[in-house]
Amino acid sequence: MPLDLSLLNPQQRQAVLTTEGPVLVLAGAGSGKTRVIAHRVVHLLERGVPAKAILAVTFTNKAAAEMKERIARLAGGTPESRRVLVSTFHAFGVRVVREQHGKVGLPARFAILDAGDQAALVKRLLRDLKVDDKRFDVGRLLGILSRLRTGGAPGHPDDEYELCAAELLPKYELGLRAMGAVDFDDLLILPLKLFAEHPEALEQYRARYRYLIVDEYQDTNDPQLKLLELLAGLRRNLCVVGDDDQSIYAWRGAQVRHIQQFDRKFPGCVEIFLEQNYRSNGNILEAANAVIGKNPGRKPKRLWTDRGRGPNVRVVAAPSDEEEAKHVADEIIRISYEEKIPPREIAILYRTNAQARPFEEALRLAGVRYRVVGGTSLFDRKEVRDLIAYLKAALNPRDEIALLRIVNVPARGIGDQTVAKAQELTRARKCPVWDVFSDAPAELAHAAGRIVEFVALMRKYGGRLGAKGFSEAARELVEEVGLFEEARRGAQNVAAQARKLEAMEALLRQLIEYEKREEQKAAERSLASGADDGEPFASGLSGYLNRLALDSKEADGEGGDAVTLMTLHGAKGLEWRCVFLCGLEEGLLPHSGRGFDDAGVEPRAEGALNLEEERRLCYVGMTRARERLVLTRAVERVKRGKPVPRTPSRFLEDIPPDLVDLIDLSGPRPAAPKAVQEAKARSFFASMTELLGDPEPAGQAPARPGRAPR
DNA sequence: ACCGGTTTTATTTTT
DNA sequence: TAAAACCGGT
Repeated sequence: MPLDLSLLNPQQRQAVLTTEGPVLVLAGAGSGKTRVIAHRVVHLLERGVPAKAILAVTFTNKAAAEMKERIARLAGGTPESRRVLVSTFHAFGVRVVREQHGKVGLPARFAILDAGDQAALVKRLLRDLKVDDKRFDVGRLLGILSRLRTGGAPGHPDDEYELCAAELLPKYELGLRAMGAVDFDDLLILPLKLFAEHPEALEQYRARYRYLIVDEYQDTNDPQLKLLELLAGLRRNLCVVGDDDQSIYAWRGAQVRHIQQFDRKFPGCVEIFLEQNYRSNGNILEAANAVIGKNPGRKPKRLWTDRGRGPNVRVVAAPSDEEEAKHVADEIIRISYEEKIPPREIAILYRTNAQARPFEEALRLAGVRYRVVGGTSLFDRKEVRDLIAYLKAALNPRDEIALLRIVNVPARGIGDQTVAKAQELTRARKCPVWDVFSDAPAELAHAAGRIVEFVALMRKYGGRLGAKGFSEAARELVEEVGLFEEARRGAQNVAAQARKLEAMEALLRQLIEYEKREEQKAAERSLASGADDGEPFASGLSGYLNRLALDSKEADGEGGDAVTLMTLHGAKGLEWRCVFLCGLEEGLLPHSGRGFDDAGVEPRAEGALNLEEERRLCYVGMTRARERLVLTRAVERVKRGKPVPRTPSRFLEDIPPDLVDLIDLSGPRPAAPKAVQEAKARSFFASMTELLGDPEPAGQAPARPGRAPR
């Protein structure tokens, strides 16, 4: 059945039908841009463009998965529609690097370093340079390295960080190559290098992907733009969709000017404005417009809606962060009773992950189901990282970061002395540490015996982890090495102990599931005639690890009906009927980068307090709400143990007072309304029932909080 | 080399 | 406040 375009507005329709040449779609918040992209893809398919010729790029893997689903649904679930390539820039990079690994000097199974691994590498390089690694903030160095490598603006040339990073740069890249590993930037840089050095490879990709669509274009960085230019070639079938008002990744190299100057890069492009908002009530939209309106240099847009005004925006001042959280919890209960808004339609948004704590506590106390997205995930836990390092090291002993991380965990008598000696030999012979371990253990004095054992261990599992049954091998490895005991020993109390063990178990379970799924897919594929190249990642454990680096904390399990807690960055592209935007205080939103102890303003020389971007962040948060928006702040906030007075965010002053209901919670807290009390009592009984082992209560809000275990 | 207790230090956002 | 870094005794 043919695609029905009659439900689109004229601008949306134009964006769908203009299939040839460069197109810029400026899509305001809630203007139906995902819808437009999906329709555009399906329209292309109907015009006879083969699915394999379409590449749609999204910003996150989650967005990619949703887009795929949406396209398939819109196309009536045809197999052809599922062959459209929807991926992130980085996942696309993995695909290219994997397909062409020989030409970029990488093994077929390369590792992808995450931020922690990168930091470990830089620390090691600093030590090699005999620079005091305490004088430099490694994270900041990594930021500069990234800018240097991706061709960002040069910093001040005699800044000591710039100098240090410049000296580090070649060693860093050599280190990566020696390990057969890449970092995030490499996934963009290496394809660019490949295309520059091997024009025939570029031609191959140009011929393959004839229609390009990019979502969240305002968040692209320079290498990403270059990649698009190269792929688009003379054909220039490039459609970019985005909103300059929602550019919130400048700190990662994103350039708003890409979207603002698209017409200069692609002259003759068609420019389409989507200005009708289908998401938010009038009051919410007007308040958001008032906040964003203060930014200079925007693409002129006037978002409008034909929905009603809805209730006023609520602005709440709580005496403390704790009270702020309690109030939100109470309101959630009240709203879900009075207005029948289910938890899954409610979100609590904040600027920093650290703000989640009090909310978690208050919600747990109130018996509201919730789910924290992002933040410290399973994979940031030390014990899990150790486990992963074991897997990486056994699979690829050249991965020194992983190898050195676990060589003495749990303690097996290979201490700092021995490791330092080995690294010395490494430098002298210009060979990987692994070779020293495996070929010349005798030179490592009395630890020699231990080393031999360790090498044997790695060899024993290296093969098994690279083959079928790797999830089983992983468990055996963990048991043989004694990682469970190690975790148990390192825990302060019983609860922490249990958490550690559970985290490791969760990872092992995930491995089992991953392997099972992969086997299923392989079976299906061998049945279907066309042996497909659709798989961008390597197979087996190494594919899992690759995915992990790019994917890590995208919660894919829905985890039931729960209130969502996440950062503003995480919230982009999502929407809820009711949104609590919290911590509207100077120094927090707008965030001021460094010490905002008292007054909150201590501007730093570089990059601190990007007010325009903070404003956009606030705008993004506000426009997530469909029906109801609540902005909260605390008069006093506990920071680092001690309470600190806070001043209201300047963004609050930008909202016209007639759109606002002001609520001041200073003074004693009034008794909770009846509905709240009832709900609390209910959830208390529910949790009792649960404790006593009865089957899951049928009512809503059992008291167990849910942290999405992806 | 290892262990336990003590001190310091860090706090943005993430592919 | 909590986790990481550090120190000194075994």
